[in-house]
Amino acid sequence: MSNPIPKPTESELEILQILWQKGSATVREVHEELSKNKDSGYTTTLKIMQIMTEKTLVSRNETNRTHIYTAAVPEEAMQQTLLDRFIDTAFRGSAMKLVMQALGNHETSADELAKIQQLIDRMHPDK
Amino acid sequence: MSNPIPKPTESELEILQILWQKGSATVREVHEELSKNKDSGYTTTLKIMQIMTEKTLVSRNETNRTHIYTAAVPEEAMQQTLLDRFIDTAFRGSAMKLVMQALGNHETSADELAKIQQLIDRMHPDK
DNA sequence: AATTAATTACGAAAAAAATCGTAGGAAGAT
DNA sequence: ATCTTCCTACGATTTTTTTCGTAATTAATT
Repeated sequence: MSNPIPKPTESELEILQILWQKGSATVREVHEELSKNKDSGYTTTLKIMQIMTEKTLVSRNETNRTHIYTAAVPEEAMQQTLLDRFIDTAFRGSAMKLVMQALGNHETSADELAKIQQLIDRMHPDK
Repeated sequence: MSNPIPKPTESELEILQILWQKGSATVREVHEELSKNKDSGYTTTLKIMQIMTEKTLVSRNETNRTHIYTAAVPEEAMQQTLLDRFIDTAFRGSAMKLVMQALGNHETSADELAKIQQLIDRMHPDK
């Protein structure tokens, strides 16, 4: 079986976001990005990324002195895991409630609605 | 303005779930319920609920010795808050991605799909 | 009335997560 | 060659969250 995805903390998730977005990045790059929203020191970011390496949330290329990090888990897989847990803890297991609330309270373009429409059509048992 | 909803920790959220479900409950009742899934002591539950009182996540009736607790925040309001944050941290702000993934990976009954359909119809700009 | 059980308050310990400082080198600049 | 800058490693501190033990008090039981 595939090993279970290790649960990231809040900070770790923030870093994963950046890695997914950039594909791969150095600690410096990640830290620069993080600094836009919070302000903690460079070594803090470094430390967390080292821990993430141990947890195998990321992998890194160490051939050069400046390591290059990459997320070890695909974004979609992680999202699915987090989503499942979230539905469970925040919506008592009702994915439907969550969807309704998400749809109801966010700007949704006609285009996006069409995509959902498609998805529904594809899922619809009969009719 | 309305005061911001205080952010609950994981444990606090578990307790809120129970309170929302039961309407109101004593520490004992909450603890009994929690014990089904985890096993920590009674005073642990008590302590957390006391902290929640300070944070105004719950309120309690103290007229009797055995206090009766109630969630101070409506479930829907909290869900909205949590959902917003979750979309932000896990889905980089894309509610649509979340909805697609939630719809795609959970059993969805024709009935539920119809409800979403309705919602979409109601939202659809024109057409 | 005396004992037992249940409840709250509260401090403190334990565990988990985030933050930082410093040391040791490597790379780059002067 | 020396100095400065940048990087990693790593331990230690701080902060947050969870957990528990004990004391005081009220209610229930015998």
